[in-house]
Amino acid sequence: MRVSGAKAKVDRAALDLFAAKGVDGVSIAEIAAAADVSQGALYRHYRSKDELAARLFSLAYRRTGAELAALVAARSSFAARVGAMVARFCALYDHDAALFRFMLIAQHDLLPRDDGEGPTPVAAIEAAIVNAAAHGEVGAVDPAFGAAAIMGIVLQTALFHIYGHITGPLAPRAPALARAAIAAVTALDPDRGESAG
Amino acid sequence: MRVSGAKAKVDRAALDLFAAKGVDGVSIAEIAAAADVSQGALYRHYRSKDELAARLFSLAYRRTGAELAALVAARSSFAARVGAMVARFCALYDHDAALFRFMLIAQHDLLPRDDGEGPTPVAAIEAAIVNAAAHGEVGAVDPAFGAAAIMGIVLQTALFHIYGHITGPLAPRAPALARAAIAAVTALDPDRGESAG
Amino acid sequence: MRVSGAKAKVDRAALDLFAAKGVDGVSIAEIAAAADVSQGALYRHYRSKDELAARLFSLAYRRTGAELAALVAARSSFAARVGAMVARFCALYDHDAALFRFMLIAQHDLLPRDDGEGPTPVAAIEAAIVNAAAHGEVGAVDPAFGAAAIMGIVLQTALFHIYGHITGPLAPRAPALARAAIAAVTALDPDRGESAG
Amino acid sequence: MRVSGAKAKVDRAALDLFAAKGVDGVSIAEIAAAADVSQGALYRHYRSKDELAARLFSLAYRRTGAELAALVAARSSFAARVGAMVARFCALYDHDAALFRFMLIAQHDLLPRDDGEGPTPVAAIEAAIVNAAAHGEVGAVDPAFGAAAIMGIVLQTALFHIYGHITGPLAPRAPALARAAIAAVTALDPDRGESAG
DNA sequence: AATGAATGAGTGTTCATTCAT
DNA sequence: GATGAATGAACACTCATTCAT
Repeated sequence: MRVSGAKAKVDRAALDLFAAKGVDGVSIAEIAAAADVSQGALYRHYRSKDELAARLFSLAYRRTGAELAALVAARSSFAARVGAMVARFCALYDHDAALFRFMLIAQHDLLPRDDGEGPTPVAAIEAAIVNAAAHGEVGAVDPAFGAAAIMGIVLQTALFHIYGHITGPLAPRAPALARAAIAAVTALDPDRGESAG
Repeated sequence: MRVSGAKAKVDRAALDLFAAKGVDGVSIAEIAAAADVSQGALYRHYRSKDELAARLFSLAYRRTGAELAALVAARSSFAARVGAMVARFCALYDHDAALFRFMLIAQHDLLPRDDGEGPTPVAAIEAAIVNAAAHGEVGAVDPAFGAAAIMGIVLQTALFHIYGHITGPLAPRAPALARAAIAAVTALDPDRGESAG
Repeated sequence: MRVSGAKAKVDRAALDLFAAKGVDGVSIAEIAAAADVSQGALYRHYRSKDELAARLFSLAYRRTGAELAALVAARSSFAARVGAMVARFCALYDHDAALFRFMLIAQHDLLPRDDGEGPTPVAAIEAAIVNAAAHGEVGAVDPAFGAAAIMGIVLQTALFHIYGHITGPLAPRAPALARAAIAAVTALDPDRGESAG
Repeated sequence: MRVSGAKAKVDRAALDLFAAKGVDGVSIAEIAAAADVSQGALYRHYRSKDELAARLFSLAYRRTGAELAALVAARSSFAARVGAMVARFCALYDHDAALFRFMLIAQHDLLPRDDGEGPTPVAAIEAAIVNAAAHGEVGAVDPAFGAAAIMGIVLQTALFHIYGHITGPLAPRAPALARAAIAAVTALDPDRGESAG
């Protein structure tokens, strides 16, 4: 059980440093020092720095996916599902900005290599859209585009917060963001476009 | 004339490589080889690899901002402005995916250091929102949140395309994305939230 | 115990090479090869090549200063003190010409940056002169000029030896050099100048 | 005649920079910029940076030697000769400290490679000592040790001035330094040592 | 004759990884 | 099992020198 203590310390230190300076901007020596373990000890838990980064990313990414999937399963309307997911994103950001920032900046490198198990956030959101379309809550929206709209609204807002362009906790903004997300998905419906033309 | 040729070759090679592997994942040797110039020649045009990356980013970022600002100035309604900006983003992506990808993945490192001149894309979009609010086209929306929604919808869609989750040119999708963007901004209006409550 | 072995090997190799070719004329690769350690290992003991050179210099310089100060403290007459110091310089040169040569050729770069602790050779010699003047052993000689005369006589002799203009061990020459040093300091006395005019 | 103007500018700039930062610490680009000529132009006058440094050194070294030889030839007593030489050194230092400093710091590298023509400073001083010994003005002093004493007293004083340990012009100090130099050479006489024992 | 862009070998330094203790 | 010294292959960058213009 001491081992997992060391592993937890390494994980936390690595995540914070990766979030602050990017994976390439952090050395193994820094991580070991921040975690207060030896450099060699790090290799008892991960085969390489690459594996450390990839595992941290997949873990966070898939756990977020699982949480979203659970939220979707526990609700029955599209509005409630999107509201809950957006609120979850905002709470996650407020609670652990470093984790959020790590996922955002590391995705370009690590998403293509993600080999974790369980649903991804994208899959969970798309499932909600597919279900909504089947029940007539939204039109025949391409799920990928719908998920992009929902995630984009939330994540770009978080990015603006990271860059200091937006301040204060995001949780109070969740309802407005959820409304925007639902409206965006609804507006993606091609039938809407024709009627608007 | 040979001089500008060398610089142009370096810029193109660097941008493509940065887009593919990230700034930290590319060595000066790789850039020089891809541009078919010596490593030393690179330092005649840029003082360091950092400056090369920063200049490429600022140039692309500010040029995009200037284009968006011009589109906004040439149109009078919020819908037309958002439509034109979204179409511009899609055309830019279709035309030079590497440039787009570079901006997306390098922003985390380079946006905080951006010291270019001229309007940023964010500023151009926010100006359109402020104007729309003043003319009653949308409610009292916080411009930063509105800009985040518009950019998020477009950029996350582009990201999905980069990751292969979405395929085909984005230009035909521009009208639907613009509808979604406008709907999202409209829905951010706090008055909408209360009436819905 | 292996650690100090590596450091000692690096120090010895660096000093010999610096003495032979100057600090700028020696590469880290050369030092590492001569010390039979890897280049990286060098950076475990010194943060940079500059620090290596500066530390070697300050160490040797201040140790020499401490030795001279001890010699001065253990003797009571100016003649005995100068004799002991000159003999010490000659013995140091005979015993480790590389160390001596390193101090002589590196002083231009490294003396201005010396931040070591303890007395400098110059301070020790000047103290002896000040004391001699107070006891009437020499006239009112400016200690800095007196120290320059003593050091100059000894060090220039060593330089001539380095350049091959003088051969054989210096230790047998110490008494004559000491006589010359004492005579020079005595002759610096301004009162001597007037009476001689 | 334009050429020699460029050459003179290069020589002056190189000498000043070499004096301030050492030969290895100055780049060809710096010299060319300081001399306001192109880098390529420099190679019209010197085949390499090494040759530039060596030629500057030999020129200054041999010219100083010729000056000292002329001073010696124009005087008949040892005291007058040493007095004139010491005064010449002091005047040279006061008039062109950079040239003096260049000779002092570059000698370790460049003296061994000196292939100039004409008498060296050392030869001039030694000639004066040999002559003085032949005329009974000093005892049977080894000329090399005598020259080392004379040069050491003057040069170490100049070094102290360079390091800021001594201030003000050296010319007024010349008489005292000359007295010290003569006294030192006189005291080197082995017969003196025996009588003192 | 003069330029200054281009070269490419060499520099000091970093760092993920290994392994003797 | 844990350490941290040692490795050596990169890395970004410099610079004396060359040569097309």
